[in-house]
Amino acid sequence: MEKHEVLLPISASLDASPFEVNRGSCSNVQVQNEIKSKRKEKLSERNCKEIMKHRYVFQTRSQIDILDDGFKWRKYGEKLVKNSKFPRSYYKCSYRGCNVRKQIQRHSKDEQIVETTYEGMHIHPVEKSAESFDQILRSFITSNQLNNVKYNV
DNA sequence: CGGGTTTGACCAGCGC
DNA sequence: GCGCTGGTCAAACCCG
Repeated sequence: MEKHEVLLPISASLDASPFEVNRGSCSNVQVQNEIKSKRKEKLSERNCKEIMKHRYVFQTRSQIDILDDGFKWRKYGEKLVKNSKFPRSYYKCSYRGCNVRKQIQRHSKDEQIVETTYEGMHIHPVEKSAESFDQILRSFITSNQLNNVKYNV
Protein backbone atom coordinates (compact mmCIF):
# COMPACT_ATOMS: atom_id res chain seq x y z
CA MET A 1 0.00 0.00 0.00
CA GLU A 2 1.20 3.44 -0.86
CA LYS A 3 2.01 5.67 2.01
CA HIS A 4 0.36 8.95 2.73
CA GLU A 5 2.62 11.59 4.05
CA VAL A 6 0.66 14.07 6.08
CA LEU A 7 1.80 17.56 5.29
CA LEU A 8 -0.48 19.67 7.39
CA PRO A 9 -4.02 20.36 8.31
CA ILE A 10 -4.66 23.61 6.51
CA SER A 11 -7.66 24.85 8.36
CA ALA A 12 -10.37 23.69 10.65
CA SER A 13 -13.51 25.36 11.80
CA LEU A 14 -13.52 24.35 15.38
CA ASP A 15 -14.40 26.32 18.43
CA ALA A 16 -10.79 27.16 18.97
CA SER A 17 -9.35 30.16 17.22
CA PRO A 18 -8.60 29.60 13.58
CA PHE A 19 -5.26 28.49 12.29
CA GLU A 20 -3.18 31.10 10.67
CA VAL A 21 -2.07 29.70 7.43
CA ASN A 22 0.36 31.17 5.00
CA ARG A 23 -1.91 30.38 2.12
CA GLY A 24 -4.25 33.16 1.20
CA SER A 25 -7.12 31.26 -0.32
CA CYS A 26 -7.77 29.00 2.61
CA SER A 27 -8.23 31.17 5.63
CA ASN A 28 -10.83 30.13 8.11
CA VAL A 29 -12.62 33.43 7.88
CA GLN A 30 -13.01 33.04 4.19
CA VAL A 31 -14.40 29.57 4.59
CA GLN A 32 -16.94 30.83 7.07
CA ASN A 33 -18.01 33.73 4.92
CA GLU A 34 -18.30 31.49 1.96
CA ILE A 35 -20.60 29.10 3.75
CA LYS A 36 -22.60 31.85 5.40
CA SER A 37 -23.26 33.80 2.29
CA LYS A 38 -24.00 30.80 0.16
CA ARG A 39 -26.31 28.94 2.40
CA LYS A 40 -27.75 31.10 5.12
CA GLU A 41 -31.18 31.27 3.53
CA LYS A 42 -31.55 27.80 2.24
CA LEU A 43 -30.15 25.69 5.00
CA SER A 44 -33.04 23.76 6.44
CA GLU A 45 -31.76 20.40 7.54
CA ARG A 46 -28.09 21.14 7.45
CA ASN A 47 -27.33 23.75 10.01
CA CYS A 48 -24.80 26.30 8.89
CA LYS A 49 -22.96 26.42 12.16
CA GLU A 50 -22.78 22.67 12.33
CA ILE A 51 -21.06 22.64 9.00
CA MET A 52 -18.61 25.31 9.97
CA LYS A 53 -17.82 23.44 13.12
CA HIS A 54 -16.97 20.31 11.24
CA ARG A 55 -15.00 21.36 8.27
CA TYR A 56 -11.46 20.11 8.06
CA VAL A 57 -8.87 20.48 5.36
CA PHE A 58 -5.86 18.24 5.04
CA GLN A 59 -2.98 18.09 2.68
CA THR A 60 -1.30 14.79 2.04
CA ARG A 61 1.51 13.82 -0.22
CA SER A 62 0.48 10.71 -2.04
CA GLN A 63 0.45 9.07 -5.44
CA ILE A 64 -3.20 8.15 -5.20
CA ASP A 65 -6.03 10.64 -4.98
CA ILE A 66 -8.46 8.81 -2.81
CA LEU A 67 -7.33 8.74 0.76
CA ASP A 68 -8.66 5.58 2.37
CA ASP A 69 -9.98 6.84 5.66
CA GLY A 70 -12.04 3.79 6.52
CA PHE A 71 -15.37 5.23 5.44
CA LYS A 72 -17.28 4.31 2.34
CA TRP A 73 -17.66 7.14 -0.14
CA ARG A 74 -19.81 7.57 -3.19
CA LYS A 75 -18.62 9.98 -5.84
CA TYR A 76 -21.30 12.43 -6.92
CA GLY A 77 -19.48 14.93 -9.03
CA GLU A 78 -16.31 16.14 -10.58
CA LYS A 79 -15.47 19.64 -11.64
CA LEU A 80 -12.65 21.39 -13.35
CA VAL A 81 -11.76 24.38 -11.23
CA LYS A 82 -10.04 27.52 -12.36
CA ASN A 83 -6.29 27.79 -11.99
CA SER A 84 -5.91 24.09 -11.61
CA LYS A 85 -5.25 21.52 -14.22
CA PHE A 86 -6.68 18.75 -12.09
CA PRO A 87 -10.39 18.29 -11.50
CA ARG A 88 -11.90 18.45 -8.05
CA SER A 89 -13.84 15.38 -6.99
CA TYR A 90 -16.89 15.41 -4.74
CA TYR A 91 -17.81 12.52 -2.47
CA LYS A 92 -20.61 11.73 -0.05
CA CYS A 93 -20.53 9.15 2.70
CA SER A 94 -22.60 6.28 1.43
CA TYR A 95 -23.87 5.29 4.86
CA ARG A 96 -27.62 5.83 4.93
CA GLY A 97 -28.56 9.06 6.65
CA CYS A 98 -24.98 10.21 7.00
CA ASN A 99 -24.44 13.13 4.70
CA VAL A 100 -20.82 13.85 5.29
CA ARG A 101 -19.10 15.20 2.22
CA LYS A 102 -15.54 15.47 1.13
CA GLN A 103 -13.73 17.13 -1.71
CA ILE A 104 -10.49 15.95 -3.16
CA GLN A 105 -8.20 18.00 -5.31
CA ARG A 106 -4.67 17.57 -6.49
CA HIS A 107 -2.40 20.59 -6.59
CA SER A 108 -1.52 21.83 -10.02
CA LYS A 109 1.86 23.09 -8.89
CA ASP A 110 2.96 20.05 -6.96
CA GLU A 111 1.22 17.03 -8.36
CA GLN A 112 2.25 14.98 -5.39
CA ILE A 113 0.07 16.96 -3.02
CA VAL A 114 -3.58 16.12 -2.55
CA GLU A 115 -5.90 18.41 -0.66
CA THR A 116 -8.82 16.73 1.08
CA THR A 117 -11.70 18.68 2.59
CA TYR A 118 -14.11 17.03 5.02
CA GLU A 119 -17.45 18.60 5.81
CA GLY A 120 -19.79 17.27 8.46
CA MET A 121 -19.76 14.58 11.08
CA HIS A 122 -20.31 10.87 10.68
CA ILE A 123 -23.31 9.51 12.53
CA HIS A 124 -21.89 6.01 12.55
CA PRO A 125 -18.67 4.26 13.53
CA VAL A 126 -15.85 3.79 11.08
CA GLU A 127 -16.17 0.55 9.17
CA LYS A 128 -12.60 -0.53 8.96
CA SER A 129 -9.32 0.56 10.40
CA ALA A 130 -7.36 3.01 8.33
CA GLU A 131 -3.79 3.53 9.38
CA SER A 132 -3.14 6.43 7.12
CA PHE A 133 -6.13 8.33 8.34
CA ASP A 134 -5.25 7.61 11.95
CA GLN A 135 -1.95 9.20 11.24
CA ILE A 136 -3.61 12.25 9.80
CA LEU A 137 -6.05 12.60 12.62
CA ARG A 138 -3.30 12.37 15.15
CA SER A 139 -1.30 15.00 13.36
CA PHE A 140 -4.40 17.13 13.12
CA ILE A 141 -5.14 16.95 16.81
CA THR A 142 -1.57 17.77 17.63
CA SER A 143 -1.66 20.83 15.47
CA ASN A 144 -4.94 21.87 16.94
CA GLN A 145 -3.29 22.09 20.31
CA LEU A 146 -0.58 24.33 18.98
CA ASN A 147 -2.97 27.04 18.15
CA ASN A 148 -0.61 29.85 17.33
CA VAL A 149 1.67 28.01 15.01
CA LYS A 150 1.98 29.29 11.52
CA TYR A 151 2.38 26.83 8.73
CA ASN A 152 4.35 27.19 5.60
CA VAL A 153 3.57 25.03 2.64
C1' DC B 1 -29.40 -6.80 -10.16
C1' DG B 2 -27.45 -3.58 -6.96
C1' DG B 3 -24.09 -0.58 -6.04
C1' DG B 4 -20.73 2.79 -7.65
C1' DT B 5 -18.83 6.12 -11.32
C1' DT B 6 -19.10 9.31 -15.25
C1' DT B 7 -20.59 13.30 -17.21
C1' DG B 8 -23.35 16.99 -18.87
C1' DA B 9 -27.09 19.80 -17.21
C1' DC B 10 -28.74 22.67 -13.88
C1' DC B 11 -28.64 26.13 -10.32
C1' DA B 12 -27.22 29.72 -7.11
C1' DG B 13 -23.90 33.22 -5.67
C1' DC B 14 -20.85 36.78 -6.87
C1' DG B 15 -18.54 40.45 -9.41
C1' DC B 16 -18.79 43.44 -13.09
C1' DG C 1 -28.91 41.67 -15.90
C1' DC C 2 -25.30 38.73 -17.47
C1' DG C 3 -21.64 35.69 -17.50
C1' DC C 4 -18.49 33.07 -14.87
C1' DT C 5 -17.65 29.74 -11.40
C1' DG C 6 -18.26 26.07 -8.14
C1' DG C 7 -21.40 22.63 -6.17
C1' DT C 8 -25.06 19.22 -6.94
C1' DC C 9 -28.25 16.28 -9.51
C1' DA C 10 -29.40 12.48 -12.15
C1' DA C 11 -29.47 9.58 -16.24
C1' DA C 12 -26.64 6.60 -18.41
C1' DC C 13 -23.22 3.62 -17.91
C1' DC C 14 -20.05 0.12 -15.81
C1' DC C 15 -18.78 -3.82 -13.05
C1' DG C 16 -18.87 -7.62 -9.66
